[in-house]
Amino acid sequence: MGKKDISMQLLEKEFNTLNPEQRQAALHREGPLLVLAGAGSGKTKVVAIRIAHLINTGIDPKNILGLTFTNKAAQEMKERVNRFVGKDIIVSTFHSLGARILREAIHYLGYTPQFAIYDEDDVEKLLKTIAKEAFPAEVKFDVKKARTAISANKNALGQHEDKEYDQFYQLYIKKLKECNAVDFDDLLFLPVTLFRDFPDLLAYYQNRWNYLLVDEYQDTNMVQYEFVRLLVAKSQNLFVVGDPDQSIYSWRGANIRNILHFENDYPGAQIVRLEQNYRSTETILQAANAVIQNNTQRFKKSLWCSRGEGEKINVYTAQTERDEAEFVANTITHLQSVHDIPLNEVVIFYRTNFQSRAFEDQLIAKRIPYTIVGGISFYHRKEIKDILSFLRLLEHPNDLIAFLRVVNLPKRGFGEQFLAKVVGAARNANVSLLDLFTAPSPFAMSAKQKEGWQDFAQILAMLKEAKASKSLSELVRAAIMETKYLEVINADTETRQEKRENLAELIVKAEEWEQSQAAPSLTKFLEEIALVTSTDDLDTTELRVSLMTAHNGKGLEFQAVFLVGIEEELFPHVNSKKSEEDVEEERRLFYVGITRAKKILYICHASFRHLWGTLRHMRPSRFLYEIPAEFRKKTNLYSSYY
DNA sequence: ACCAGGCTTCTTTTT
DNA sequence: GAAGCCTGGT
Repeated sequence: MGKKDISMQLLEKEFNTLNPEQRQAALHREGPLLVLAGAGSGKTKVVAIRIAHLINTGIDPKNILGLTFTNKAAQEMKERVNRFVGKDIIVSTFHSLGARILREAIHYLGYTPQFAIYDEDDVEKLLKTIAKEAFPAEVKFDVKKARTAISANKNALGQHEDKEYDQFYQLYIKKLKECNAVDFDDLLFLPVTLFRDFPDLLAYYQNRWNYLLVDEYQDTNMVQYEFVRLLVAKSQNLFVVGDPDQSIYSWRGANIRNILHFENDYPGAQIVRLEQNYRSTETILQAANAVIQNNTQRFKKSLWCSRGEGEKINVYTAQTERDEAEFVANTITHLQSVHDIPLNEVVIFYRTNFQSRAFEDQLIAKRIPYTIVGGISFYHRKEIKDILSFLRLLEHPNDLIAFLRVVNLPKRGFGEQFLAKVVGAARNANVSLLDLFTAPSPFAMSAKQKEGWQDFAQILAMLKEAKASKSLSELVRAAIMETKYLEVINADTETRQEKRENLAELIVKAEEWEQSQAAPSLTKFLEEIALVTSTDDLDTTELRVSLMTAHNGKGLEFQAVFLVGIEEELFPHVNSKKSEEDVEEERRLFYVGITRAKKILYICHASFRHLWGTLRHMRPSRFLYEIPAEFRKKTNLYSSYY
């Protein structure tokens, strides 16, 4: 029996397990369809079977495009489809698809295809540079507010103009372009611009991908909505999956309207509701239903299941965050030994990243292996970004931010004023920042600066040569070993060991990546790094407890879930308490947390908590009391088990 | 230009 | 309670 027959059999077997609604969605072929998929209702399976079915009935896999928000979700969808039909479809995150389109077409807008992708760090630095240049020192300029305004404007396709920042916005766009760089928002904003301004280009992409599928549709913002609308305008073959109750990204511009008005936006659209939950116990599900019913702005929906009642939800009242963490660590050990729950089936969800610390301390003390998802990722570490900046500079000789990052490492006597002159000189001579160093300095310098100039010029020449003649991983190695960067690291006795290890790890990652690619290139490498998403490195097969924010938990499931810090001001967060709408979003987030649990759910809150360095009294969250008392019970590990 | 030491701000959530 | 920002002395 061939491989193909085996996957066909597998597909048929899986198809037979579907309930009627799931079947209806899985058999859908042409035209717009909205699947309202409640938590744990088997949507991934339905999506995969539907695509497999399309392929088996003659659609070329090349014409099918899946869009997700994280690389992990993309990978998972791709693998599932492959298992059924042995063929690969294109599944991509919105942002990497945007990057891909821009690599092919950004020259229409006057950039070169090697454009850099600036992360939040880079953007903030650029904004500060601009603010310094454009505004006199006495004008206090709030860079953060400007950043928010700019992002909101791009995400709303220019509809969200903020007069106060308009001039600044224009400057920012101009500067970015000078650097041949785009920000995250541009990865979608610019493709939409291209689609609108160049109908031929749009037509090309419409033909290339004429079966579109969008996951987590409730989290799409205006740009993403428009991007999708334009792509399917001709074929109308749009299959979207989402759950309004799990919409948790409105602060990033997500617009729940997109899912609520799907029928109006796509006339003749079919709607399928998946309300049977295959994940959680009845207790957990009823608790979740009860909580979410407190939201006024929602589609009525009620999940049901047949998994049995299960255990009650455990509520623990801790003294402090330390006590809370100790309780969780002890309970995890208990779950492992008494209930046979492996560590990779346990997760700790918190509202804000800083809360992870107390848990780390306790898990280390109890020798329980763990992984933190999100937080400061590997590629955002200072030493990693420094090295990557050397590489970026090779790729983008006018990348101002990368240049400013490395030009004075180690110290070469280049201060702020001096560097302003350097940047000006490059502009006047109409050469790139990088090329400026191929000639002697055009102005007077101190002895140290003279030496520094030559030194940096030599390093750049060496790296250029390495880029031309060596493999990517060798180039990374050269950027670390032959740029005097180690001097910078060695200066700090406290952290140098850790930093060296991280740099060694970077070389390994480059080697691995290089080997996984058919045609590795520096551009691609840098792009992939820029678009890493926080859940990407989550390896659920390793026996480790996961720690993450509730936001990062979406799409995942665990046998045992700890929802911690369930206190007023923290969850719901203070900043959201001003408006009822925002509280409703917090509630949805809480709902997402609850519905991740298959069997066991713990809810913890502390009576006192250290916040901003002071001890504060905390009251239990309203969300806790929204779970009917019959479903919860107080727990105290110390009295019951010791 | 650079450092040390004091001051403030910060903690939502992320592609 | 840390990281980043400013300031003043070298």
